[in-house]
Amino acid sequence: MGRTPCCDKNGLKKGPWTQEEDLKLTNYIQVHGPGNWRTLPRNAGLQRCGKSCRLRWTNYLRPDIKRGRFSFEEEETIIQLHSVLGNKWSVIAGRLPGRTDNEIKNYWNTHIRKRLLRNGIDPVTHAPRLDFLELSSILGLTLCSQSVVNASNLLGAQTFLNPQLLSLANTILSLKQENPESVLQYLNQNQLCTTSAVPCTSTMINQTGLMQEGFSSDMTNLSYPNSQENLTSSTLTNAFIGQPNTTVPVLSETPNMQYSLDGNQNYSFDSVRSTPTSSPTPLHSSSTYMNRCSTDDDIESFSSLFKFEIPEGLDIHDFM
DNA sequence: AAGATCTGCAACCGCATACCA
DNA sequence: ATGGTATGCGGTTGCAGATCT
Repeated sequence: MGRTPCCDKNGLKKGPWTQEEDLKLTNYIQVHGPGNWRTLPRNAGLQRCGKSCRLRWTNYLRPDIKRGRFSFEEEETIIQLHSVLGNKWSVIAGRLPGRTDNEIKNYWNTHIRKRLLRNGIDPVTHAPRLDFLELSSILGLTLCSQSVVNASNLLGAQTFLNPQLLSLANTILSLKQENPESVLQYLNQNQLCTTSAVPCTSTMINQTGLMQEGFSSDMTNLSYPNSQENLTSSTLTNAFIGQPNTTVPVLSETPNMQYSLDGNQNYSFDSVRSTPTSSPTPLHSSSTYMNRCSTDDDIESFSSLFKFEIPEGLDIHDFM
């Protein structure tokens, strides 16, 4: 009953393929076609498992494989499809002629995923992340409220806060409780307070009633009722983003911030797209987002992240 | 210049499902 | 119907080259 095992792993070669092996496999498949991977290695004179041969052929030797950098259009397509399909690399590959699932998977993990993270997009949900705003909120409350914020509130957020940033928040909180002036010293020493945007003063930190009166509900603009100065969220986020070796933390998702699909089948991140433009920090300034983009590619991709079109003829329902 | 660290990618591994005897 | 194999897929690893210190 059943079939014989696909291959006996004993004595079979593993690791990188040699030119000679590639040649043997290619020649054999050109003559006999790619079927029956179990018997293929023996027939082709290869000391390899059939699985290994299939992988080598489909991911590397196949003549229709496109090599080289992914084009902008390909990248867009991958992002679109991934937002709908998730990690269905083979299905995504089916929409990108000449690209293999392995190649797309690698490209996603090494390029696109990092880029999305860097730009504040959750690569799993494709929803904008409010990490910085949430942290700003926590710190804002910590620094500016007269009521003592219980450290457990911060610790409770530990499951989704970047440990580095949480540690920073805790440090500032404890300093504040000991001596508000030491907070200023700490912020200035660590360049966490951008004096050009808003000077940190003890008056500001100790200002009364800010929590009740001062903060706008969306936390994008933390205004001081008795001051001309506005402590913006970008001021705080700048402080963190500007720190070398500060990684982008993963916080909670925002369910109300998702793609919207307009009549022209344009996906857009409404919430996030509006944030940079309405923010005091311009999109193309060197702060906030753009200072994380090290290459032209990053910049180009960043701008495209917030609006892209689904190619004509691409029916999402095909994949469902 | 050399060692450490980072990055990109080919290849492997294990699982799920289709297929077959 | 059952159980074993073949194939396909996604996650992960390991290595080589690039970059940093």
